[in-house]
Amino acid sequence: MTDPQPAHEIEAVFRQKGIPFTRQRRQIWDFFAGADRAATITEAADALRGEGVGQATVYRTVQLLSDLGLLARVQDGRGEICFIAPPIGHSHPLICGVCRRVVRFDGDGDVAELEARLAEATGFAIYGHHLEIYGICPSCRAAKEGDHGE
Amino acid sequence: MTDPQPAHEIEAVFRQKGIPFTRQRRQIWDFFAGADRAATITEAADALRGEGVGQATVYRTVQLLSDLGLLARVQDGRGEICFIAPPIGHSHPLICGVCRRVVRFDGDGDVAELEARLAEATGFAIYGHHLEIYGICPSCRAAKEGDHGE
DNA sequence: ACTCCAGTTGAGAACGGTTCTCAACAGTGT
DNA sequence: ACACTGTTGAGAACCGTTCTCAACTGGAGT
Repeated sequence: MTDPQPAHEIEAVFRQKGIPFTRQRRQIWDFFAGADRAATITEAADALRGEGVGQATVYRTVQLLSDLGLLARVQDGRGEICFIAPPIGHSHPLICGVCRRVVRFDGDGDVAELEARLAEATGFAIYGHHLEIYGICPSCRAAKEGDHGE
Repeated sequence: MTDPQPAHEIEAVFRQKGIPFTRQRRQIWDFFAGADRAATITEAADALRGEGVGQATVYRTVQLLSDLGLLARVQDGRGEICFIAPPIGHSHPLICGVCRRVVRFDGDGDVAELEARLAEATGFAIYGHHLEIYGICPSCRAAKEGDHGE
């Protein structure tokens, strides 16, 4: 539905802010953008270790990308912290609890109404929300049935 | 709106499953149930250290309470992992980003419709969701204005 | 009451993910 | 070529979490 931003668009975001878009940052971005599943920082560091990217750099860059709003933090089925790209345009993730594949959707219309009701009822000044939906994707469902028909 | 379960109701849940409800478990439950804000495990361990509860026990008990569905894990405004009680009856938290005060609400009606649409559109078998809303509570808003009128 | 026993607890060690330190390096402008 | 600013990588340090194991607790049976 929403495809990852190609690296050159991300580069534009960096340039616009005067932040260097280095080789390592590109590699880290490509790792997350190229995966269609949520990935942990550890997985990124492991994958990029052989390609001359240190783990400190992976941590720093993931932090940086998150701050820029180019990477979103989510939890997988077991509560592990993962990251996905791109969250641009404020969509929400539907995450497969088995393979961590992510489908993004726009659910803001539904939440906005709820938020308005809550703001009125509680007096809170609402500034954000976090919505994730968990399911099992079609291919994992198929695999599961073929496996042991649970 | 929803008040914390008194300890004797929690004890009933434990007894029903044949799990001992020890002094330490009661103290840890009381800590979270007595707070109207989300609290971290570290905070609980610090608070209970002087009362003869070891930190390993705090970790184990929070895990246990979470498994029993008596404690819910949320994130505060800075992404820190906190816990709140009680999530019973599947409500969602509205969290103050400043003081971490939590107001619970039932937003399942809104999410259920969205989930149905998603299930149809994607073929996922949806089994759960995670919804948190962030705001600033009335008293923190007041304090902020009195402070420096930002 | 006494004993037995399974489960729980606490202190401290161990572990592992994250952050910090600092010297080497890369990129940009002069 | 040079200086300057910010980035990088290796490894140490840090700190939250889990593990280990001996002591303890509470309940069941005698």
